[in-house]
Amino acid sequence: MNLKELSQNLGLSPTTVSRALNGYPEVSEATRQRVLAAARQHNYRPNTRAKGLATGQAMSIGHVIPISRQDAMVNPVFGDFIAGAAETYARFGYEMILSTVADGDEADVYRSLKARGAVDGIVVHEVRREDTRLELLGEIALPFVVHGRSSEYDGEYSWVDVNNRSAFRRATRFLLDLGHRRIGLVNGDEEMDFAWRRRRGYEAAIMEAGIAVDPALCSSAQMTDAHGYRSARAMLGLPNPPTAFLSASLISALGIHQAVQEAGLTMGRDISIVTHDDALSYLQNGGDVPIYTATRSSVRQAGRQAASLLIERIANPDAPHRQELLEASLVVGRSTGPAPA
Amino acid sequence: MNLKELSQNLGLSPTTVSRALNGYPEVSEATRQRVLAAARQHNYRPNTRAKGLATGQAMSIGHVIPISRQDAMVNPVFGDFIAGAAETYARFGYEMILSTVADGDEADVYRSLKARGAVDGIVVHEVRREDTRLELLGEIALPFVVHGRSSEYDGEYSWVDVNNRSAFRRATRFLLDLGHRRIGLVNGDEEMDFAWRRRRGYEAAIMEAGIAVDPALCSSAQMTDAHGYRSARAMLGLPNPPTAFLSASLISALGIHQAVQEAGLTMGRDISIVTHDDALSYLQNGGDVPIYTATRSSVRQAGRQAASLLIERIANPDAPHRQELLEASLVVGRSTGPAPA
DNA sequence: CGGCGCATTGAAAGCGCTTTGGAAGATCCT
DNA sequence: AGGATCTTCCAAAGCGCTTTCAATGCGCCG
Repeated sequence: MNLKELSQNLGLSPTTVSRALNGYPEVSEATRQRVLAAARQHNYRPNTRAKGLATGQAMSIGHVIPISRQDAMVNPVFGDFIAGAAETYARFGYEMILSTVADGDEADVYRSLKARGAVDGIVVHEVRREDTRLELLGEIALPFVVHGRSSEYDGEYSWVDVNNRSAFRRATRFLLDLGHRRIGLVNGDEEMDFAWRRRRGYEAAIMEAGIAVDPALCSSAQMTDAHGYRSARAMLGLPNPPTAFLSASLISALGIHQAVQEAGLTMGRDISIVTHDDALSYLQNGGDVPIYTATRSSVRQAGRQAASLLIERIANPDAPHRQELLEASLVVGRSTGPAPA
Repeated sequence: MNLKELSQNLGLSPTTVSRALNGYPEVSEATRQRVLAAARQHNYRPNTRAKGLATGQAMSIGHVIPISRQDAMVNPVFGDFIAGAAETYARFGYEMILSTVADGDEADVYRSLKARGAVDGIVVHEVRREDTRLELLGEIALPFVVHGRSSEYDGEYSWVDVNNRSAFRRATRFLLDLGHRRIGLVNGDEEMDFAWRRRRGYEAAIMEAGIAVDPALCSSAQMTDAHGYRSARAMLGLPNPPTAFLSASLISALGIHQAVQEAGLTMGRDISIVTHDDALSYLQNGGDVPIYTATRSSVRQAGRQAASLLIERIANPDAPHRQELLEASLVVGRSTGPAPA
């Protein structure tokens, strides 16, 4: 069933039917009702491509997710972020278009999406401290919103981010207040902006406490359980091992925990762990009393807000850019306690 | 830059340019080269919507992912499956369209995608033992491929699935061969087809060994670490506790491990664990020697194959349906050992 | 040399929608 | 009553592409 058929069915012109369906005022209420009823009855929906062609809007938004070349890793955070964004798109009638790309090849994908008019805008994922993508997107005039920030880029742009620095500063301070003096940082890849900010938060708190930052206590790599395990094991093997760990994700925390136990230590007594928790739906960090003390921020919520921001931006490309900084909460679980004497 | 402009630029008609770009034989090689060069130079790409409208093909494929209503859970497997599918789509020029839907509301989404011509086909995720979606998709004549199978549906359809039954049967047998007689099953939600098949595999092996299946040793729910933890704890508290666990995912295995350790037991010595491992990129189950003994099957590979199958099906809707059954491998890690005497 | 076949190009219609620019009839005002 | 003004509808153009059908020019054969 297409518009023409529907209108013939009703004895009206396509013009009138189109207007009735799209809420234009120059249709009498009576015919509008008649049209709406018929549309419902025949399950008529305007053809996406035809509508897009006529209006010049794709009504869809691209998510280009980088897959690192070496280890073909998909960010675990991705599923929940997407789920949040999808909620918003559904409300506003947008479609989500997903494509993956080996990192480095983003430029082609962006250009192609733009040139083909496949999307109205783009969400930029996994942004690095230095990231050429933002400038590129500016050049090709494709509206975008960034999940995260790019410190080294100084153009104006819209983003949604967690206050990573303050979260890790607070978390570090929390451990310091418990008497810990040697705190291991198991961070994400510090080329990534969020990880870098977390590092700065950690260092700030350490230095404010008058302690020197020990490079042997800082490790950074992609956030897997394996990296957590290896880093923690190495640090626990030091002559002067840490009494606490700060972890960049629940997944690395699992690895750290593993190493802690293998060393015959008990989490929450001999060793404290604070982790960042992205509130992923399938890794729940316990129930009422969380297993891990954690800085928590919902990545799904970030997805929702990024999508809203972008939709707004597309509707109003000349409005000033907007930024949303989400504060993480610090929830206390069973993985932390006073530093052993 | 659109076709018209490009053709004027070249002093040719849009017809010829279109033909040159799409590889039709009735253009001279000289002009074809000229056209291709100009297209590259101006970064011309045909407008997706216009092309789709003209050809009647959307060149895009829908992934409708159900989000359970109660706990808003996104399947952790999802990211890697999608990544695999996206690889294939990229090769064939398809776009991936993602939408989420509260379970139960799938019908609307499918109908809408079909009526609007937004997609050429659909991948069905998280299929249940009884699942009305397959029949529905048949009715509305939307080509689809299922990731998994639906036992209670007896129409013909195309699917890609892991041989869950045989995988779990082998895993159970492996534990039996090690002398274990009481084996706890921490399964996924058994409304889901894959979990049900795993259960049948487990039961088959148990019964083949002449042992009765003990319902107290079988637990089933969504695969979270919390569920793993709770189930294992409960079973370990039984008067006659299991000496081994079979887990439906690495994530539940983490919870089981947790409970095992809290009970003062050592994995691989006092208690054996075998888990299914979907080979997710961010949960690597160790390096050369896996931490967990596991039945392993790459969900990313499944994504690739599902996508291929669907593309083929779209090109050739009347060909007989195809099925692909992936065999899981059983890799031995450090989590299993002979049953304690 | 006229006509045929082949190679190459174009004009124009059509995909399903929106939207501009009327037009017809109803309503209102003087 | 008769023009002005709404109200309500429609014809037709246009979005950027593909594809059918036709046209042109060329070499070649008898």
